[in-house]
Amino acid sequence: MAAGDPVRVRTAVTRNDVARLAGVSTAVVSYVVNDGPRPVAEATAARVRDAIERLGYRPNTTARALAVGSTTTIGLVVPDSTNPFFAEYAWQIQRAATDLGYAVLISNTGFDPGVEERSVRDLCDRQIDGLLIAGVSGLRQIDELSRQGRRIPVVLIDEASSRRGHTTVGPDAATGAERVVAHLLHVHGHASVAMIIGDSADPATDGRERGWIGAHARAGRRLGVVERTPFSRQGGFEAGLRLLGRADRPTAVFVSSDSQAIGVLHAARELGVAVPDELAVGSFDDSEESRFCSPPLTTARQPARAMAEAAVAAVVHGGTTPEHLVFDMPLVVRRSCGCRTE
Amino acid sequence: MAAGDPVRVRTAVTRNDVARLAGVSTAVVSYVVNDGPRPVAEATAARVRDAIERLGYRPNTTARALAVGSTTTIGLVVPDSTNPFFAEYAWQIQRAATDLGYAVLISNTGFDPGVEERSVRDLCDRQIDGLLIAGVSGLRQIDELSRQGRRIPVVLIDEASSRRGHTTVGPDAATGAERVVAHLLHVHGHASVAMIIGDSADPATDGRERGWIGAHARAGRRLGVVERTPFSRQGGFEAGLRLLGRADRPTAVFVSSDSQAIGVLHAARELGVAVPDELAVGSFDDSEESRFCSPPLTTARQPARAMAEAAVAAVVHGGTTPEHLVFDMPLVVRRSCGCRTE
DNA sequence: TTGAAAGCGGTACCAG
DNA sequence: CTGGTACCGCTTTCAA
Repeated sequence: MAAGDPVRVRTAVTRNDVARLAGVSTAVVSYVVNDGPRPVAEATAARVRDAIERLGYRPNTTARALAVGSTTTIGLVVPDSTNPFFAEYAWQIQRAATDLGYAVLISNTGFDPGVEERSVRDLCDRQIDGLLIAGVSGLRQIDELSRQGRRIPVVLIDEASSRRGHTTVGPDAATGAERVVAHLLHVHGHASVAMIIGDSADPATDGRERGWIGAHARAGRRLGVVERTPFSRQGGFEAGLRLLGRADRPTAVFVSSDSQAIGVLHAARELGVAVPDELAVGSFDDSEESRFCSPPLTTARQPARAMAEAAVAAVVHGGTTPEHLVFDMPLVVRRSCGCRTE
Repeated sequence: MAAGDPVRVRTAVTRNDVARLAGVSTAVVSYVVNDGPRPVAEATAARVRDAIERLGYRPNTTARALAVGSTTTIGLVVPDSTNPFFAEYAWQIQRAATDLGYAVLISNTGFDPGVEERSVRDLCDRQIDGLLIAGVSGLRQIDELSRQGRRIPVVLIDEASSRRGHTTVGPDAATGAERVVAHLLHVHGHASVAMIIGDSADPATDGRERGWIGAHARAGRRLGVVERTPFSRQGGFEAGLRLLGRADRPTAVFVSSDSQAIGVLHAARELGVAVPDELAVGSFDDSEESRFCSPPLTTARQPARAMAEAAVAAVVHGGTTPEHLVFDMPLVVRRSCGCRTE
């Protein structure tokens, strides 16, 4: 290496190189790359394009982000992307975001509020343009974080009801739950149905619980027992064991998520109780897993794709006024309830 | 608002504000924030910290990235994060990355090479510090993309064997597969075992296929039939239907992933074929789903966490020489093979 | 120990 | 239509 050589060994080609090669100013390069904001003579533009091509120039997104104040990146924080429903939801979100030119930074909290807060802080520091968060625990702090500096829009996904001051998207969980419980009650004639629900669900706001109660009320039945357990297969398994170990073992149960229901099915199998004959089960989510388990689950369907698209759109057009975007949950009947369909 | 007020309505607080309030230069603010590269008198540092506190100052990661040339972000591209194994792998990767101060940008290709290339290009444009990619199809283009400008390290994850010039991490798939096939052959006495494998797997390099072949060879048995099908529950289901529809229906099958095995189990159920009595199944992955399905799967375990940590470490210390990091796959025996364990 | 200032790679306003 | 140039917010060298 000659004495006078610059230290920089091998750096990316920048708009300076392009400008030099094309014999124009850097401004012009910018104009042609972004097709604006000023017009460029066709001949000049062609020269620039040619230079870009020859040099293999790629604009530096980081630099652009700094200049324009937008990273075209959104943050996604979920409790557990391993849960089949969240896995699908996250996938649809990533997809929708990509379609709009956004990348997504994903973060798992594992249901830990401390982790949640750290994640959000980190994401905000990274100048994301918007935040999608599922199963918020520390909404207050998150608001604070997202508001310092350039206020970044946050939309609460997987939210059963509206939260003041926030745009939220979620299924009409109450109706969905009510549908499956009513199905168990009325078409299969159970006297009442038990419920297994996530221990992180807030009874006051959780639509599933309200729907379960509503179905019983409307039918004039006494509520079944309820078991609270983590939102996981293992959680469902343990709750299932408890439920099936009771003296007054229920004949039907509504489980608040597919992943828990999978656990319940497993518990029933271990204990030798037949589903649906001895225990009918209704579930919530309609993740792909619910179609393939044994027996396939009768469940209320969360339209993940539509919700994902709505959530991404809402956060990207971040100015919009707070609103609650609700999605209907169709009942999908399979065999875990006792039906012979499918 | 007074007439001379700046237009800028409400912008984030920057190190300028901090510097002003603390009565120091911006350089000093930087020194105390980063604890270097120059020392700062304790008294001064205290003033700065105080100003930071009062102003609620948070450094702008984008600006920092531009200045230092590192985004502390890595890219992760996978075919399908909805597949339970990838879901877990991705989760572990995100976790490991977070521990090292990195964020992860995730992208799904859906097994589409075009999407893969676009994703990688986008990620590189975003100046990621490293790329983790599973199931590469267009390695050549990816190399090219990752090398223009500042060469970003790419490590191939979920790779069964080493790829020239690349550091790769993956399980010892051949041994893992061989273990499950041998188990079926020897402890359960099947004459031979069929195989269901992903249609995107390359027979030449895919360890699972080699292991399956090896087990038969070592036992002096004739190979069973093979079905190729997509890496998904649905794919497994369809292959299962085909396999079980054959005149010479196999008595045992090795399936190349848990998600496909779940599909096979479903197919068997639909056809009234008892597992494991009429069809023994061995699988590959040991994702959580395999513990909860019916019957629970005997499978070769991919140590997702260890692989994730190794992959992240490798990509972060991106200078290291290419190497293949192999992880042993223990056999986990459950009931789908015919064992009574667990 | 501290500060001034030159970048990092783009954007976009203001003049010409 | 095009060029010069002042930022965007932070890092880091160099001089004081």
